[in-house]
Amino acid sequence: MNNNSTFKEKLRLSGLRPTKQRIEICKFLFNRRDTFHFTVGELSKILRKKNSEKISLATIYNTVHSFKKKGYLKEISINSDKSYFDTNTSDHHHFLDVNTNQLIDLKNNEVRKVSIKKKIPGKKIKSIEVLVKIENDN
Amino acid sequence: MNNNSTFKEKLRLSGLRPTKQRIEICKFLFNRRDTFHFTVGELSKILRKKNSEKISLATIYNTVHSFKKKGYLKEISINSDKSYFDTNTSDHHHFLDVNTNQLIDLKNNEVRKVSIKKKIPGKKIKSIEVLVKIENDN
DNA sequence: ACACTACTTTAGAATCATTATAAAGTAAGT
DNA sequence: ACTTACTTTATAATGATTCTAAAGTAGTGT
Ligand SMILES: [Mn+2]
Ligand SMILES: [Mn+2]
Ligand SMILES: [Zn+2]
Ligand SMILES: [Zn+2]
Repeated sequence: MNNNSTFKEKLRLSGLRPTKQRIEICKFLFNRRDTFHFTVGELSKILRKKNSEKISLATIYNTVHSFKKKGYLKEISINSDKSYFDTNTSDHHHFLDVNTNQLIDLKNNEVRKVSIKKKIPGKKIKSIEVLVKIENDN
Repeated sequence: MNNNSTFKEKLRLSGLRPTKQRIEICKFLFNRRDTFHFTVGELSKILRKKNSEKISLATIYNTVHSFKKKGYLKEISINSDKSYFDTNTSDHHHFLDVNTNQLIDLKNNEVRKVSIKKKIPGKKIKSIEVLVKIENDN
């Protein structure tokens, strides 16, 4: 279980000053077992309710981008309306429920290994991601 | 090879009036052998150069969305900055060159069948799409 | 404890893709 | 030709994201 002081340490080790805003965001994002998928707007609303002192939207954008750059968050493009972020930074796949717009992680062992038969000269594969759109079964 | 009158017919059959704007857009988008991936902004610029009389950006948005609704175009989300459209409306996969931001089609037989082992109760699979990010090989 | 500096937060403005509005134009049916 | 519903268009509005620049703070050294 992570507490304030371990987050402080981790932030410092990443070259990020442990401000109270960043620590709050860390506590919310990283003290969880399951993956969390979110937009910056959603995160902002949730933190607004949860916390006494508000964190400005600009700071949440800054922080989320810093965390992404440091490799603690991953950006996911499922919809061009807004950007989603993912606390699961490993290479993994997703269900997207088109009725609720909710993302669900698919562990790598829940998808048979994807093998690509085509090669592009001068290019190498960086990542392979599967998006499975699901809908109500009726 | 499609010409103006076949597009007129196809538009009418789809319940869309064959206006000169729609016919121009059809001629540009659908008279081609290979898949074309584009954003509305790009399409607008290209048509501006190609054509004598300009088509307003609003019309291009309207038309692209109509064509999508009728199933003649597919929307692809690879980047939350802007939306991409695809003249290949079949279920298929993509390479995304992260250096150039270019999309390349992967035919279904170029990707070994993706099999999903996990089921979500009450939901059924609508589509399965693979995005393979590639980068310069050096 | 104090001072200094670089980093951070913040409100508000700017940007940019996309969508909405509503007036003028046009296709199709009578 | 007349009518009507559909379409195009300029323009404004929206909304997510980024930028700006001023005020605040963490880390460092004295
Ligand atoms: Mn969309
Ligand atoms: Mn992006
Ligand atoms: Zn995920
Ligand atoms: Zn394609």
